[in-house]
Amino acid sequence: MTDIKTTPLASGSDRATGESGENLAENEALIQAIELLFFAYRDFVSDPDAILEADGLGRAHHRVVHFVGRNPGITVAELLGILRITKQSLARVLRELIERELIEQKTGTRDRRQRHLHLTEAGTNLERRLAVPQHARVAKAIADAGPEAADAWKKILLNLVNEDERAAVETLITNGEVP
Amino acid sequence: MTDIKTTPLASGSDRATGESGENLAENEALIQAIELLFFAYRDFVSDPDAILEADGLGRAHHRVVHFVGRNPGITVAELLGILRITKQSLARVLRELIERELIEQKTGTRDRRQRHLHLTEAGTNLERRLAVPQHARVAKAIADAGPEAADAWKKILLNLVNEDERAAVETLITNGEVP
DNA sequence: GTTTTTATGTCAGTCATGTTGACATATCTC
DNA sequence: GAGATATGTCAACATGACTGACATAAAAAC
Repeated sequence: MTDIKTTPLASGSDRATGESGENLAENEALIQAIELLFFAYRDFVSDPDAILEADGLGRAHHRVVHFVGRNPGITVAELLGILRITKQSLARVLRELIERELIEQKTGTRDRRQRHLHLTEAGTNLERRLAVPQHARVAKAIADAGPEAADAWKKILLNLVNEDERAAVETLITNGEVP
Repeated sequence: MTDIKTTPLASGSDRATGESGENLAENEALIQAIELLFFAYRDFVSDPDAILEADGLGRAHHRVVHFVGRNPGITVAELLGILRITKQSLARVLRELIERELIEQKTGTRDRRQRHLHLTEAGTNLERRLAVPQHARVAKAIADAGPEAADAWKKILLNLVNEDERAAVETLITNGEVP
């Protein structure tokens, strides 16, 4: 919120007040980028959604399966930090995944209060089934835009993340460790 | 789904089967891109969400206010096509927005069955309040990545959209018309 | 060694947003 | 006039989020 004044958009009535043509064009390009992000994300999640529905699962299960698969042994607290939901919300999803034997918990050795989460073999299969079409979509989108576009794309995405969490996100996605 | 075989990710067991180092690295970069999209989108919607909550509205209201503001006179059917929700879902959100006098309906002149949607002055104010921090975030993300990154970014986002809808999305976002 | 904090789990109730199915009304098209 | 179309509405339900309260076991602090 404090950044607002640093941008050319702070007036709050760009269209009404006389705005320079250049700012108008910039603003137009910005709106297009925002709408594109909306449409892209909508279709980005559509492939896994279709698979999940057939299994009687939801988007929430996908997120858990993804991050547990990506960070084997992750603890409940770490997962909560990534997903930014309450433990009560996570509990229901996690319980279903454990009941279906897609995820298993292992009591921590150093700290026996912790529950380290792992995908079972069935869980790994599900993770793969969900990932394949999504990977295909993103890989094709990047390839068709020219491979040099990928870095620019990722840079902007990272810049969209809250500034004070960028470093954490970066370490999380690069080495699969939870800081 | 039919695209899967055209990518290097089709095996469904990339990690288990012996995969070349290059494919592994590609796959790793892909996963990072996907996770970035998740985190970026999460924070991208967070600013408007906070404002909406104070007003007792939700993300669904934001989407309607955005697209009506962007496409004044849009019909209900066109809005349904963009949002991809059922008319019953839209009805509830729309009713609240109309009750609060943020949106008004005008009966079509050519086709009197149609309801053309417009933002009221209060609706325009809300749209502006929601847009300002979101625009600031995206503008800064793009500017900090170097302005030439913007085109690559938008290209990939468009490529993520279902192929058979890309043209429609493009016309929608470029001229604010609903095809 | 007792106290406090932490990690996790659970119960109960609520809200926002989506869904399906059925039906009503006004208006346009043939 | 008959049928198709655009919109609205009622009812029931699912998902995934939320808050608040409380329980247990284990670690950490004193």
